[in-house]
Amino acid sequence: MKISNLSAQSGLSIDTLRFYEKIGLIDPPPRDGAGHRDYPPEAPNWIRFLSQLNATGMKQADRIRYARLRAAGVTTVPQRRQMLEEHREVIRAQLEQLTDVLALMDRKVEIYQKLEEEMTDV
Amino acid sequence: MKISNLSAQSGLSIDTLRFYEKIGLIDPPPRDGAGHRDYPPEAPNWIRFLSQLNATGMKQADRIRYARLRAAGVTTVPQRRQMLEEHREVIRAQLEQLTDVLALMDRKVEIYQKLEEEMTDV
DNA sequence: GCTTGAGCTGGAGTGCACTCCAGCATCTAT
DNA sequence: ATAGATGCTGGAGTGCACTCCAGCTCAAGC
Repeated sequence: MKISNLSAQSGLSIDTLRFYEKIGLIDPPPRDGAGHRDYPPEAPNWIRFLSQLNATGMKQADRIRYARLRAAGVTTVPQRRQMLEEHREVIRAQLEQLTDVLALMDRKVEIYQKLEEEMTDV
Repeated sequence: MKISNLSAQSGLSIDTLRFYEKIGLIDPPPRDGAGHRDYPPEAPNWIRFLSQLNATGMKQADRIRYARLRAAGVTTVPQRRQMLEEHREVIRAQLEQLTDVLALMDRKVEIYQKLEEEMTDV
């Protein structure tokens, strides 16, 4: 799989993919005859997971730490599990806050609607 | 209310409060005899709301836009309502993604637990 | 055999959202 | 009346996460 292809599939730019490789988030893929990156078929999966960690607020440094543990093999499973459990708690807290703010938005929108009705003398 | 007090109550640093004033997120408060900021009692409420918009991913530029509309008075209620409704949708989407990723975390943690059990020959 | 397009590298630049600093003024307690 | 805490300003600096660029190589099609 070529980098342009992976970029299209993952939604990350080509520059970002190379950047992720440089900082250790993605394993350096083998190269083809021309020295171009040739990603393995499972690359999109890993990138999708990285994006999910990203979207749920995990910091680059922690994602790098997780990627390194993953690359180190099966002996790091306990550490990886702990990282995921901690992150799970972060997500839970975010969920709670989002739910609260969503309810607040609903109240505010309602108040604004009433105000608009009064302003137009309904 | 003095800036140190507001900082303690809001969780924002003193520098951030002054920065928010500079970019138009907070109205410039009146000054006391010494030229020090003297915030009105409703300041913490507004800041709390700003923080909630922030925590749910609203960009600085949009928060500034909202703050300006708010400062312009009651005639901007329709625009404000629209901003909040749009943001409400963003939050809803985030909620959905967080829920999905939380479920994924649960699955992954479970898999890792099983792996650990196998590794220790339970 | 030459143009076009994709990819390569190392390094510089960007945008966001703060955060810190020097140098000064004012108030408060001793 | 002096030391320490608190606050002020304008401007520089920081950290994160990319994003862009110049100048190059290589493969394929006309």
